[in-house]
Amino acid sequence: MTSLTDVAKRAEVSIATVSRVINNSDKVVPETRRIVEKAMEELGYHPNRVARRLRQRGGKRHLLGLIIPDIQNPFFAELSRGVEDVAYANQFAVMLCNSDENLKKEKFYLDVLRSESVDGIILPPIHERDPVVYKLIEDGIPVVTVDRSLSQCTTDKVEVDNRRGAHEAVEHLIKLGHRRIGLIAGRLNVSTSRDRKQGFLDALAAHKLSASEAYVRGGDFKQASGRAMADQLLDLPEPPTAIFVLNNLMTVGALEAIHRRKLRIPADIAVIGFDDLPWAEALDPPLTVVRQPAYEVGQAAADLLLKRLQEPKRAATHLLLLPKLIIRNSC
Amino acid sequence: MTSLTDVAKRAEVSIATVSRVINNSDKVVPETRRIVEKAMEELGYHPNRVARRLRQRGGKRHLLGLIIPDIQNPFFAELSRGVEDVAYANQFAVMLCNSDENLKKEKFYLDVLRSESVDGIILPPIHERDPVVYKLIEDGIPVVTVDRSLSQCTTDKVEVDNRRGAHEAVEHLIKLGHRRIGLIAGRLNVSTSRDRKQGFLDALAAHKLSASEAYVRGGDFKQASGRAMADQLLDLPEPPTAIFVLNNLMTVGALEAIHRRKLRIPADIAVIGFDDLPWAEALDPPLTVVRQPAYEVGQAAADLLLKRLQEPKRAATHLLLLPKLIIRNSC
DNA sequence: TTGTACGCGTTATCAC
DNA sequence: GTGATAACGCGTACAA
Repeated sequence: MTSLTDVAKRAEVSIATVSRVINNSDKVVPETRRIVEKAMEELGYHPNRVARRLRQRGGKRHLLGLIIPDIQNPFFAELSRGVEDVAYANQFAVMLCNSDENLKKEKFYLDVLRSESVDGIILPPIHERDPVVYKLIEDGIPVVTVDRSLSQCTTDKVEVDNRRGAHEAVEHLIKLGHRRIGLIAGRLNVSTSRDRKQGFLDALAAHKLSASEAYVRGGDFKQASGRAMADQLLDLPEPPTAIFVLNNLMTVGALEAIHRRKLRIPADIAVIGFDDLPWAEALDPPLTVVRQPAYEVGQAAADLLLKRLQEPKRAATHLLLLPKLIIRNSC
Repeated sequence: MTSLTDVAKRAEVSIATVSRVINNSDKVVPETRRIVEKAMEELGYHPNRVARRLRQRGGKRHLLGLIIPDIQNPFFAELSRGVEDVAYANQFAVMLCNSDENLKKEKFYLDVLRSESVDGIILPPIHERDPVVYKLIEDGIPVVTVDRSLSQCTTDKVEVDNRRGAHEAVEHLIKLGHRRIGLIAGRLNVSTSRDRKQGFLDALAAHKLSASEAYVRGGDFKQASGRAMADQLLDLPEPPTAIFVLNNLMTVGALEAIHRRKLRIPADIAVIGFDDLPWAEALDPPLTVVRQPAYEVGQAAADLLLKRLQEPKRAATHLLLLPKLIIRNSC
């Protein structure tokens, strides 16, 4: 690996000058710059990012951290592409970690990211009082939370209006004539799940419908629980005529349960899922969903983080992106 | 951030001793070790990975690079989880990059990984003579190729028996009585695409069937092309009775085309896709696929890479994992 | 067994 | 404008 020293020798200048050229310092005369650039070119020189980060102060290290529950969840895959594309456009690299909603893993990766001297970290907190995340903020590391809320949030954040998205979906079902609507929710200690459930309740209330406890089931945002909860709902003496599922993975599970019973969608049972899926159009029938702008969430988060690096003192920005009801044929 | 020096002061030893404790050197008396560990504990000390990598020689830097075309492709998402889980179990971090099959992007990220001093890199070459990858190998950076082949491969590699997988799938279709079988292939300059196509041809030949050119279409492994190619096939005066699609994304596209025409699967048209999908079971009808063990590919690649770091001189290992035909109801 | 001192490849602070 | 030189935090010969 060639280093600053090699370039300096070849260009017959000091390493300080080479460093200035790399960092676009204006205090270098064009002629010198040309010579140095030529030398770098000839040697195929690339600055060593590791040495650079060791010396450089925060905000200029060109490395972001991103911790998500699971990259196999299409929502987070899309979100992470949003982050990465913005990072790439700004010559930043991103270190991606999967926490599996596991606090121990989150802690491990957070320690890795700190000790890698990342400029900042983007993450959905595992829950709203995640102590590790608070520690991070306390220590002055730029954090942008996405998707989920912290109970006391002083950082930049990007979220989606979950309550409204759910409200619209349920309203749509009601307008279609459904009166018995089943809900498959997620863990209630994460804000998104609560907000979506609240949107569901709001919509029912707005139409003077009561929410029977029997129709509200709690899953864990994973596929298996979607299937199990759907089975429970369909086994009811008076089963719902429509089911609203609060995330993508559980929706897949619910569809499994429905197909297994040879029920027809939407004739026997209508379905709306939270989160769009790349293959929603390829389902039979195409699935009606509340689409979250996951890619845009990632983009916005990365933008916000980069802005903060430029301007550490700026006030925290709270972004609330709008979800969109995409009506296809499953209800 | 606390450093070696802080710990050394608190424990009243030299930084060398602290360093030895961290690196489990045996040349430190138990009593001293205890004292140092106590000091580290009290200060909440974590070694600085950046400084460490700057000093440490290859193989002990606890960082792997992984470059894939697109994390939104479920195959690569699963593969990357395989890599990451092995890495995590060995206290390694992974730097994940999306190349979008773009040589320029691949080059950019490869430069990043080099200059981040990763211990080694796992990647599917964009094509079989990828010059950037050859350069990497030449420079002595441990590389493990996955999924796709290099034309001259001297490195560790993990692949799937694509030819065999395709053969089995087509054989299954033939046994079901299909005689006009359409194929939606991918870019023929990647080995997987060629191998799968060859498996298709093998199966036909084995049953003395001829492969009509009209039934063989070339896509680009993306969703839109799957749909377009399916449309072409279905528009034929004598359309195929079955379609075999050579990757997951194109399969989704093909399903779109089929549903749009209100064709019934498998009555009107049978479908088999290469690559399993997490939601294959939730489709109606559940999709028959050739499942690649993507997670295992990732695991094996990471294992191989870690082994090589331990033992740089070992002979290159070539792993060929078996795909599995999973028969559901789409044919 | 432990400590001292150097170097890894940079950036930044001084002089000149 | 440019050049020495001191950090950054760590690993490791070499000395003690």
